[in-house]
Amino acid sequence: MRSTVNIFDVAKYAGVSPATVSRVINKHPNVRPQTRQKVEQAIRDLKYHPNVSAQRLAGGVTRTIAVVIPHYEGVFYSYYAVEILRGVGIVCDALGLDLILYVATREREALPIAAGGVIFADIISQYNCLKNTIERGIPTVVINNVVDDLPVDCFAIDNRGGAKEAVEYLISLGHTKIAHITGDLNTQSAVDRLTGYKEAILKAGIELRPEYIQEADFSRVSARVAVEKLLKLRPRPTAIFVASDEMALEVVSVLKEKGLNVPRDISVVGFDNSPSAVQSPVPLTTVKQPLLEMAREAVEELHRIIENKKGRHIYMSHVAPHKVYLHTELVVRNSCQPPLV
Amino acid sequence: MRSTVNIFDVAKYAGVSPATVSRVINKHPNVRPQTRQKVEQAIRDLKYHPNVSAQRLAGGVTRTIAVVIPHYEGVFYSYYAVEILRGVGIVCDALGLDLILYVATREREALPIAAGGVIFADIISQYNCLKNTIERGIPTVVINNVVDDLPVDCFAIDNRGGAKEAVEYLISLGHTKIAHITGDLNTQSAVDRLTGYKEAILKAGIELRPEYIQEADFSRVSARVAVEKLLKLRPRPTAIFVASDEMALEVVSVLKEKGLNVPRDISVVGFDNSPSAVQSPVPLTTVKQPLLEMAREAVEELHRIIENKKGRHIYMSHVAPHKVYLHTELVVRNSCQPPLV
DNA sequence: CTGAAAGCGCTAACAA
DNA sequence: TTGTTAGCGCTTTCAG
Repeated sequence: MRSTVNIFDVAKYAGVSPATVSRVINKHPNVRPQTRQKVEQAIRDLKYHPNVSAQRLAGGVTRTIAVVIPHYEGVFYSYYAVEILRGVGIVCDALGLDLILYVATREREALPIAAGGVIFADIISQYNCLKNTIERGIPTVVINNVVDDLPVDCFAIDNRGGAKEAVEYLISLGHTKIAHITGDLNTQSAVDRLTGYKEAILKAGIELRPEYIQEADFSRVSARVAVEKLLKLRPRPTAIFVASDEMALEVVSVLKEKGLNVPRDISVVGFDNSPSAVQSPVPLTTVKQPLLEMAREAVEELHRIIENKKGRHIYMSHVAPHKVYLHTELVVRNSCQPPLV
Repeated sequence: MRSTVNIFDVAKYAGVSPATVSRVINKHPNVRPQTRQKVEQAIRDLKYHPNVSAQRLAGGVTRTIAVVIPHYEGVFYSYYAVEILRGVGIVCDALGLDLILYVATREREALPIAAGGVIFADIISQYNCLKNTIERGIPTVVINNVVDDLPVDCFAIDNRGGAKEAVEYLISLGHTKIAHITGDLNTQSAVDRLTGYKEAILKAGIELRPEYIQEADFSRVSARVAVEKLLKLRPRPTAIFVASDEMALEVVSVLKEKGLNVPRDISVVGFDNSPSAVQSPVPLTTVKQPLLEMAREAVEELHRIIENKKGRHIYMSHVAPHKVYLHTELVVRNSCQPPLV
């Protein structure tokens, strides 16, 4: 029945107590080097592996954090999600943490968490799950969304500021007929980018034309439809701020199909600074998000929370949760120029 | 110290024993509906969540499987890896299993496994880890690689057969000057595709010219270098079988840059049937891999092993492990035609 | 520096 | 149908 070798076996083999074996495993300082060696040898000889569940149950350390990502169609295709994953992966590696990626396939109320802490990336319809996790006292951090009504640390991109900067750049070039193709407005980021666009326009004293704002949903087809509508308008926009590079690339192709030149006839700015933005025939001016940075900060914070909790055995709920917005950066390439007179 | 509500709290609250609560949680049939309701109410009232570690430790079911993928640069960009993940995700969903994605950041000897079983996807430098997992008696399945010297079920694509079929198609069109751009030959799949190419050539009685075989590594740049070499050869190949769609697409662009038309001047066949193969200016004839199917079979098999183990409490090592090769399918599109005379 | 013993939360016989 | 009880494997005071 008991098939695997456990800590008692190792203890017996090494002629010590289980407690000592445990100390060796957990790298406690108070073990005589000689004893340590004996134990390590025993572990090797017996091919012993600590039982993670038991370790956890007994209140030991868990060098594991989980990342929850929603399983929307195409998560893994998005430059975005993948970049975050990479960032998390890199930091975990540096911190010696094991990483569990938890793909939230269906909406669920609770997570069968077996990790020391969890990062919620891109919460879409995972609100309850998040709330639940926080209530259970599991160290939690949110990435890419700011949840105001929950006591949790959040790390997000300053989408509003990034959008504003992009549009202001267009304005500085002399554009006034600036259109915007939005992302999926169910998304916080799309809404924020739209807000940034409006702010920049208004701040410059330019008239805000509703027909210059075309709603899309981050997909290429939606961008195509949007730009076609835009082209029919008079006066025709001389610049378009597009809510994602993916869509911006589609915009560029459509424009090309219609015999329009980017940037001569119409300037285009994207958002994401995705790799394809560089490879495109017209290298795209776009907004770069500090995704890796965001992931890094999130993991580090989570790690801190976990360590803290371990030390005090209370969750420091009295500390006001951070709501961090990370700044974007405008990457100027070749898709913009002053409008023709 | 004991902050979370446990099974005893629930039992007391509902006026039953912990065992009964456990039965309710695990959906055992022998519980009076009335009792069940009381317990469920208690669980809800107290916001109780079973402790996964304790469940596992006590020998209960684990409705969780892990997928181990190597963290090579760009895993998440590969259509391939993502597709497998999707397949696994879908089946897990159907089976009601929770899915843990384990990204093997660094090579490690053992996995801190907290799952009922594990799927190794695309073992690259994870051999020891795999071996170790098997030795520990953890239900294991390998996907996309066939490991002959380990007693483990393997599900892989018939790369050799797929490549052979692709080249035979080219031959049937009348080509004899057929080149091949290989993938990363550290990879089993690339080697197998090369083998398939050679077999088809030889079987047709065509001379095998070493210079027609250019080694690349699945990256676009390597493909570019490879075609350029190929184009300098005399007689110039009239068809190229490329080991991946990604590379094939690059080949098409290079050819176009050189003023050559695909398929008129040179026919091109890819491998993967990735989405970009369709979207490309010249829709690519390619080899479709049953990735979802592969994932499905693997998960189902793993599930079977887990259930079996649970029932008998012995690992059925006497059953010869399956080594399954799944058949590919040639998808004919517009990148090939008979050679010009 | 090391050992003995008391749990961590849950499940699974075995009784009742 | 339900309760009692003995672990699962490990960590961690507390003694020594």
